[in-house]
Amino acid sequence: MDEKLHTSDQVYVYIKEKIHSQEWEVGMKIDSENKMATDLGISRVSVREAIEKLVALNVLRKKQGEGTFVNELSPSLYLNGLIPMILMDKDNLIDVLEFRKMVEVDSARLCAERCDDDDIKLMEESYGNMVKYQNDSENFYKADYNFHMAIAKGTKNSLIIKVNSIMTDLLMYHQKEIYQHLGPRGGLNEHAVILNAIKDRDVELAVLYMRRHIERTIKDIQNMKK
Amino acid sequence: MDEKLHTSDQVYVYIKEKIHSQEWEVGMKIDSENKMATDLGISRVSVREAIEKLVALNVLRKKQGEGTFVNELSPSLYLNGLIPMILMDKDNLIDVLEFRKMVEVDSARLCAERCDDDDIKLMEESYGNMVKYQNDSENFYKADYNFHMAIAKGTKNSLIIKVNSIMTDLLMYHQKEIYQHLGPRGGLNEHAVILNAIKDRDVELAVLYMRRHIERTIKDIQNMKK
DNA sequence: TCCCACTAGTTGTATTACAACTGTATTCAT
DNA sequence: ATGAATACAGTTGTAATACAACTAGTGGGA
Repeated sequence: MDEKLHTSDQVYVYIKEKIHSQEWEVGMKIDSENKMATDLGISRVSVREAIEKLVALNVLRKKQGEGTFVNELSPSLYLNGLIPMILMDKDNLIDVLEFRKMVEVDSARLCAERCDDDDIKLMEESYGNMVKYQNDSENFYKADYNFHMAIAKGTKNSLIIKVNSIMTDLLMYHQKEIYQHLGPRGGLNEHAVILNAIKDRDVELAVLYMRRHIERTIKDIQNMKK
Repeated sequence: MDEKLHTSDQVYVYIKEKIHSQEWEVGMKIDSENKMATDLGISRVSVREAIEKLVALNVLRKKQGEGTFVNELSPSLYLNGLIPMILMDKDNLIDVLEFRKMVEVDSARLCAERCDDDDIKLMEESYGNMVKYQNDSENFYKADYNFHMAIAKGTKNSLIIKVNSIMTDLLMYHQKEIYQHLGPRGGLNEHAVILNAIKDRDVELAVLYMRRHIERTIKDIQNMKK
């Protein structure tokens, strides 16, 4: 139970507290490395290491000669640079897909309950693009992505939105592969019925169609993997 | 356009390449900071900064006096990156609770379908501790935590397990005092029926009881906030 | 008014030194 | 010979100092 906290870890917590308490708000320049070092009575090295970690996590942003700033946190930025390192074996992929199913199905439910006209407009737009780009897998994929993100947005739950986007990024590599092999196919109609159910505020149908859609996707991927 | 790469960033790429090319495999000890510094003809500071970043991203793991090692990269570890982002965002507690409900309810479903005898043993153990420590809120909370973690474990999905623990950490960070104020109370019976449903492999009942349990918890927390 | 050099402040890198810790080899007492 | 204490070499952690690289702003001169 004796958690040994190194100096740099203490600074890490220190900065995190400052940001969390909104003393240092988004976009604001934080104390200089020298100031923190003297304030906390430690060396600049330790301060730098803590900052370096937070930069890696996209919480902070540094500019040489200028200072260090608090980032706004967008999940997509968050993952950049790491994706090439992911080596997902099949087991892990299934875990991700299963988890995605949970999130997406519940997203459909909440979205049907709460989404506003703007959200529906986004979904319709994305669906329109899917129709338009049936033979352009690159743009089709983008439209598909936007469709699901619009649903996530309709849940009005910030966590769901973030998790959704992370899941998508995680699956991106495989997804591209998939579209190249499978093409748009039956996906179009599945999206249409989901969209209609949400527009009708029919929660049960939205859930049902989304479940089928994801389950079909999962099946396709699993078949492809063989 | 011309990305200006600092020395530490070059080391960052250097290490990443070594790992990606499997020259440094999972679990292996990588070169010491001094060796890399002399090899690359740069200062140890720059090497450390790169390593620090990769540690923050859970790619590397350091042990003082021993060395630096390559971590396994599973999607669940990957989600660790979510924590600082969520903590620093001005998320509202409701979003977290709602998301937790989604995850926990589906966990109950999957657990009832898949858990083995060891998982059930863990749940029974935790439940036994909850009974035992009804008047010791500290230990009661631990037992409660273990009960829910055992269910997550029973899903056999690494992502669910990780997300579950993250949710718990998040709630603790925000509302450490909640559980002390609420005390054991009615939670005992709710856990009992969930446990029995899972043991009976009654998926529908497990889902139903878990949903009620979480919804009651959320209500309690919301009432407390007033 | 515009331009340019200067300056103070900040991050980036290097160097050196030592502290804290770990695993292994060595030594010493039994 | 054996086991325990010790010493040692290697590694990460922290500190102090110095200077390089860069930025925004200042102020003076044309």
